[in-house]
Amino acid sequence: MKRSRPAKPVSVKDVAANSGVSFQTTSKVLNGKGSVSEQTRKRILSAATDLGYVPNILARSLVTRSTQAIGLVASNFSDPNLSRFIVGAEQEARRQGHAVIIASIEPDGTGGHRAVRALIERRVDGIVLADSPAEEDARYARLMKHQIPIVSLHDVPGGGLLTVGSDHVQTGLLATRHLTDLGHHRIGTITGPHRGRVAQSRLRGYRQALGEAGLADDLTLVEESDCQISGGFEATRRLLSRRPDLTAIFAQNDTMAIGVLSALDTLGKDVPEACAVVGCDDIEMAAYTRPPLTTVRVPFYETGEEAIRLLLRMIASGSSGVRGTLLPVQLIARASSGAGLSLFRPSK
Amino acid sequence: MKRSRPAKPVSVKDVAANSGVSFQTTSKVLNGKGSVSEQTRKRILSAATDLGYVPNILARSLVTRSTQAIGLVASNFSDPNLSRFIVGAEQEARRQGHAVIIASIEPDGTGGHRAVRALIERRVDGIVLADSPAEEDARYARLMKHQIPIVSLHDVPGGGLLTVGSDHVQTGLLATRHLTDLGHHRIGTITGPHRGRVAQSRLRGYRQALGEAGLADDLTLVEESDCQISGGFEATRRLLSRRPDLTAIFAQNDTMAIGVLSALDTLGKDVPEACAVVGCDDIEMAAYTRPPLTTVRVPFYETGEEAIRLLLRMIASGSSGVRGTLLPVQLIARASSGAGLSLFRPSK
DNA sequence: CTAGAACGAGCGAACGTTCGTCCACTACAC
DNA sequence: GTGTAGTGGACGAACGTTCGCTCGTTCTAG
Repeated sequence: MKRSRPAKPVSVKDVAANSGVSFQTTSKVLNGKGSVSEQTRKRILSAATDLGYVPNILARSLVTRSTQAIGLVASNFSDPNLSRFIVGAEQEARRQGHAVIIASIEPDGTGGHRAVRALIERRVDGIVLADSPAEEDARYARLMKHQIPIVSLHDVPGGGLLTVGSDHVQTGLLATRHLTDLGHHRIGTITGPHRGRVAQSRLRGYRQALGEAGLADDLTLVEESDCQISGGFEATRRLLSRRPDLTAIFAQNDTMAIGVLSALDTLGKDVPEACAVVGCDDIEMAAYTRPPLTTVRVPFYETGEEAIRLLLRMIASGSSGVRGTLLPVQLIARASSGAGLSLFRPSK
Repeated sequence: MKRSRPAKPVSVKDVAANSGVSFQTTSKVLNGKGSVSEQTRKRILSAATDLGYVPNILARSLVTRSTQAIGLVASNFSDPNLSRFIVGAEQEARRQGHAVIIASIEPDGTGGHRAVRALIERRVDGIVLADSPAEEDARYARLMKHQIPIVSLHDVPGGGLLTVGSDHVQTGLLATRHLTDLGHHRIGTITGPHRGRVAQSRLRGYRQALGEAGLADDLTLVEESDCQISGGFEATRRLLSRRPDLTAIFAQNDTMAIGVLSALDTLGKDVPEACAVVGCDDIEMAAYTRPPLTTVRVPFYETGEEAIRLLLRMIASGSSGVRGTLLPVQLIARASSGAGLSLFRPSK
């Protein structure tokens, strides 16, 4: 009745006062615990809806020592791959009744340390790390002593963190083998930054496929780039000025592959006739480039879901006995490799 | 000294015990308030770092009634435009010391109501709504009585919410006027879902430009779609089968424009010679399509920043006296309209 | 009839903070 | 010597919950 001006949100005590019971009993009813008579139950429940009661999760968390919230540190929310990962993670978290607090790092790759600390201050139950620069940041290790469950998309030095993801060696292998199977002998590749573990693994798969086909593994075939469209564009021009004889390019991610297609267009090279192109990741765009892009599907959405499942399992079990997962990848043949319209089937 | 097993996080009381003062004094030192002698100050500070003290923001929020967190409801985190908006919002929020809790809605567009409630349960200081289906959801109005500051990217019925964004009429106007300036007379358009306010405004701009140029405003020129690449693809085929005489298409967002380019390619129509294409939004991809896409730049990143600034201003001022903002848009001429390589300058 | 179970509800304590008030002391001018 | 500032720090209370214990009543079985 005598509310003060700033409309202080109604608490369980207000509900209790309105239904003539103790606030503890009210709490029990609202959580469906304890035994309460049907009559007072209804009285409390209707008082709660009348007053528009909304529980305060902060207060609850304080006593239960669980926030039902997980933190998500990501290097770049607008990267299409990471986006899919985040969507998968968020949806799985929601299904399991958890909120997601996001924390981004600086564009220059720093600040992951700060982000993790901010999340710990908010007492998240666990953290998902999708922060590639973290691979080089030793300060993460210091945070680990806080004993908070963490699942990471990348390896972190000294962390011993649980990782999720897909088999990147296999990814590079499938993409490159697809090209050797089609009879290509001079296959260049454009990688992400070499310091990244993912780039290293994909490169290893590329080399393995070359080896299987009895092809020489030549350093002039490899060009490093930055995972941006523009980076793929420029790397293609560098690569082709060094090796104009290439008949195929394996771009180690679809975003760069778009730059590759664009560069080949400006150079007057038809795809796939003059130069075949294979990408990686299978972003939505890949099916709509000109020509449509052959690529290896990496299940980022599912990886996000899996990250949350693992994390929640760690939380439930006290971080013990949970093993990381490696999700399978799959070749998607389209026109950019000259195989999309044929009866070509990837050799598993 | 006598810690129990599960490594309960160290609290301000632990720090106090380790430095021989009351925990309230410790709290003051840690927050730089009150007057404390330099000697005990140092003692407390070093005890805090020794013990690895991390403040519990939950407890703080409980008493200060402010979580320094804002909620972000988005319909689709992997949409490139929304991604940019979210990045802008997150970065601005972080700069101002606020965390961001994300909440997505169901793929079918429902659940915005549930998301907002979940955020209120977590007592966020304010909410940013980037949820287009909300425009039709009357239940949002019910939540408004909770008096939480909200800034929305879209109009919400009965909400009277503060909105941010850009001038969508102007967007449609600039894009279409660009085409009429180039001499096109038969200009089709592919819109987003008609129930959306954004689509309506852009369509109005389109019609206004046609009017300015003395062109008839024909219903057969308008095709509704779904903002997906595939939707743009199919809409183009429908549109051209009805009106094969079109010389230009204005796609009301870049994602659909990619589908338009792809469809024109399959139909054997050269862009821009046989059919010019103009998009909207200026996603990163737009500069790398074949041919590069003429579009209208919509400042989503800046809109995200502005949303947070407005929200924080509302929170600080008790929601009074804050006005929404409209950010300017800008034509980006590229090759898909046949103007990119010329000396063409957009009027205005 | 009575012992004990089962039920319904109350109550104190705790979670980790912040905030305002109060107290004890030192120091200084009168 | 007393009065008055000022300083350093203690302390109680509150924020909104959950949890476990206690206690009185009613029901049921012996």
